Amino acid sequence: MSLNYYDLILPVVPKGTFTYTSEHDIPVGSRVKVFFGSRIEHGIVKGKADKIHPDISYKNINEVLDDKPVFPEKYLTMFNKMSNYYQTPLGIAMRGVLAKSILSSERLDVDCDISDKSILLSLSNDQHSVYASLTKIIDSGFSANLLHGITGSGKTEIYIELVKECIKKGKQVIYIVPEISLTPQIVQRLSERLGFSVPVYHSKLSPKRKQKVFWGFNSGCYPLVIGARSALFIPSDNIGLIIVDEEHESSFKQEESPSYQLRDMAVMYADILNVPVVLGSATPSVESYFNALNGKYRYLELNKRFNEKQLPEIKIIDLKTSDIIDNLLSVKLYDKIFEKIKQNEQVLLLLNKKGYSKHLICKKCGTTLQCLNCSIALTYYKKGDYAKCSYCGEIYKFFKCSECGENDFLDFGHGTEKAVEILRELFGDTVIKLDTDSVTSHKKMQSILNDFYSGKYNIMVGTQLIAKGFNFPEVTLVGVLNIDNLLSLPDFRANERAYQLLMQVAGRAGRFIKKGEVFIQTYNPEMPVFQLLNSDSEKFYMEELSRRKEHDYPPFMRMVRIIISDTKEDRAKKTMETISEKINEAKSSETKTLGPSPAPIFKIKNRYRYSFIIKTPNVSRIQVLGRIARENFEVLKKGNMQLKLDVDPYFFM
DNA sequence: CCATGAGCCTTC
DNA sequence: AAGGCTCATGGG
Ligand SMILES: [Zn+2]
Ligand SMILES: [Zn+2]
Repeated sequence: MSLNYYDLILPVVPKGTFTYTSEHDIPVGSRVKVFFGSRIEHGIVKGKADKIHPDISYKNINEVLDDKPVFPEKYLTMFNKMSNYYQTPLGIAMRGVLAKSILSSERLDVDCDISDKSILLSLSNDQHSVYASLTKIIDSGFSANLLHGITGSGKTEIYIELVKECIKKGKQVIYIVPEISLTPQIVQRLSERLGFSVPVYHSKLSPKRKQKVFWGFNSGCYPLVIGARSALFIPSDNIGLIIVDEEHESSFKQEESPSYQLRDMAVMYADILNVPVVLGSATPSVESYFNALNGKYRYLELNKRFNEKQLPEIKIIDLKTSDIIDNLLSVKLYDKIFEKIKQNEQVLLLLNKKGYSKHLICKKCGTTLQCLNCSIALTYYKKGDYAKCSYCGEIYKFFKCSECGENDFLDFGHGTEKAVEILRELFGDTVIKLDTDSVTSHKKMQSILNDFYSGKYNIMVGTQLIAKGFNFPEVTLVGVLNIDNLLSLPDFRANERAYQLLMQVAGRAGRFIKKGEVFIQTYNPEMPVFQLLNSDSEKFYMEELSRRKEHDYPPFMRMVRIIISDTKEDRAKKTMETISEKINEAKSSETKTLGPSPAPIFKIKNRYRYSFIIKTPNVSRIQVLGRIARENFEVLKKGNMQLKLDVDPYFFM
């Protein structure tokens, strides 16, 4: 028997593929076990090796795990495209997307307990015109569809109809939501409506649970899986529809390599599979809105027929000219809250900062307490009496001023913990807090929401978690305590994020019978975003798009951010300078660059960071310039210096 | 003479 | 990334 050479994708760092030999014929997409260096790794057969070097001694494939391949060819095509577009070697792409516990796991015969008859597939009687126009997309090849509709406009109902239609045609559905662990309601709702227990997939599941869902979906047994980003990467050769809910969520962008944008990957994958993808949001991303405008996506706006209630008018409170209580509440907002409590109605207050205070400032010399590993001010937590760095996670139990050694500090910049303290002094025990610090588990979250829902508390204060679409009929007032920190970020999406957050939180007020009111406190009432909150959303998108165009930002230009980081400051600087010179030499006139410059957060985890940004209208230039960066880095790198190539970046600090 | 540990090199 | 290798350092 002759020897076959196979290229394998292994979940290891150095490069894309490694070549191994086997006497057997192994189909592409099979999982194999091999010796790699001195350890054992599991990988995927990518294909027959195209070149064999005589001076490399190839190892034999140890074991083939599958009798039929787990990863379809189209899946591998998607994988290659991802690796190529995001400038990430296949190995890193693989380790970022497929759990090791899956790669090495025995294929399970999952009994998913679903009989065809028990699935509730009868379509809704509703004559909603969107149903008719949308269900046609199932089984008609690739299409990207943007569903723009506020909460309560029936978005989820449309997803359910599409899922049913797709299952009816014998195909499977992948349904992606951000932060599935925080929104178990949607799973319950889908399960009730479809008549089977819908499996959930995300990276925090136990390996056992993960394997069950993975193999259950892969075998075609589960007709639907709902999950976080990683659910998109469960392979199956029978996928008929991909849904991405809350498509505007910036958490769909993965920060670690491969730093892919899930929504964009979903569209790319659907295109490869030749199936429809549906993106839904009450406040679509500017990118998706633009794609809808230029015809790349089909645009479907859900008119507010489903609930006649209009959004309440959003009013701005200028903090510069207001009397302010405890540096937190304008007298005007205080009066409003007081009035609502007297009528036993409920209030939601948004403050986008966790902990007690944003900064600790030395009373003696005025120095801000900083993390020793990062150039970042420490957040103080009163409960537990410690300071914490939000970038490296380091906790400081005992701290003193780095300049004068004193340990007497003034807290500055309120977080939710302090806000609760102040509000309790003003309004009594009727205040409850909701942020990721108070939510340590599903159960805790559910109990906080239930307590508030049942009326045990009148005021809930929290971070953006409170904007996540929970419905509280008694909420008639929404207050935004401070949005200015979000708007002052050096980030071209700051405006968009603020708009989305404000619209989402405003949507929590007076959703039902009672009339709602929304107040936003700010020191910068003249900022354009505030003028657009009460207009038609179209106006916001058009203005934002023209601003983006004027400043050469996405979606008009592609962006790549290069970060060089190193424990030695001068080495990082020099390397970044050389690489940026090489790129500037090679770039065409339509390509624009920014930097190099020290990153806004100069030091993270003891690594000094230099940043360089490329903007180009031409997608193919990304690959070319990216390769220049990587090749030069390979030559220049010393010690533990790192290069990060972030294609379509969302993080600019 | 060997134990320890910091760089750096290789992984088909 | 991570194990392995090399070479410098240091105590007995
Ligand atoms: Zn001091
Ligand atoms: Zn830190």
